[in-house]
Amino acid sequence: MKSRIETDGYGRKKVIDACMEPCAIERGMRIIGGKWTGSLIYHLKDGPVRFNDLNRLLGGATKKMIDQRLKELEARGMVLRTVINDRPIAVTYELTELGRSALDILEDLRLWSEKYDIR
Amino acid sequence: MKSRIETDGYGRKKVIDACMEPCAIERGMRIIGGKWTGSLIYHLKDGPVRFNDLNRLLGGATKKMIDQRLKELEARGMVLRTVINDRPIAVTYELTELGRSALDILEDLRLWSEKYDIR
DNA sequence: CCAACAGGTATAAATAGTATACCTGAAATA
DNA sequence: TATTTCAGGTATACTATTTATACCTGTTGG
Repeated sequence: MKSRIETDGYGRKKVIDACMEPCAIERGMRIIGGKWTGSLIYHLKDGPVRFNDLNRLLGGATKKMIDQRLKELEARGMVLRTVINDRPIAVTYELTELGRSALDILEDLRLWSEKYDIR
Repeated sequence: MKSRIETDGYGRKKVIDACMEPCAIERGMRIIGGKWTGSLIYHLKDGPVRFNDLNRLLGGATKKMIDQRLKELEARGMVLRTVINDRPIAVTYELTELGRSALDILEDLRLWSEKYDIR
């Protein structure tokens, strides 16, 4: 059942079958469109990064936000968390294949933002 | 001044020049990544749509949200609002060129969501 | 007349994000 | 030795955004 629109003689359009649950765009946005999520993924593109480094790279997001987003992404299998050292504790985060699969979209978004000088 | 990361002998990475303001990804996300914004733009891809039809197409977003998002997009020059009739009032919203320029990203996002079955 | 639709607005409640401070343990600095 | 700094977070309180619900003015259809 696809939602569609019909047009009357006045150029007015009417919906025929509205999608009653979030469509693919909305579902996708809720993953990579959360505040700071896209940036987070993008900053992991070149390999593992440590927690506090992500915090600095995103300058503006709080640790709590970084932490929360990383946990969400980990739970979705987009990011892998690895403890590389106890004493002193050291943790890295890196993209999984699924995480990498979102990079093209983010790269296009970056180019779009720059091209149209989005502020 | 580009932010970059240096690696030490343990595979740990350190940030060299953190970007202190939202980077392009983040700026872009704040436009098309707002809740319902992407869907809204996407549903305008085939031409003008009326307010209440958008409301139905997005089933789940409230009129207030639709209204607010449309005003944001209008203010950014991504959407054009046209009163096509007084008595009875009729209004349509359509994408401007700038609005259209975001469609490719949204289409890729839709394909990504579907391919990886994002819920 | 009455209900339904158009395009919204008002109010309150729930959810999301921010600012700030703090914790444990190790190591570098004074 | 004492203090500060860093690691990787957590706790608390506050602000902003989003949601749910109801309502408004005016027009049309039954």
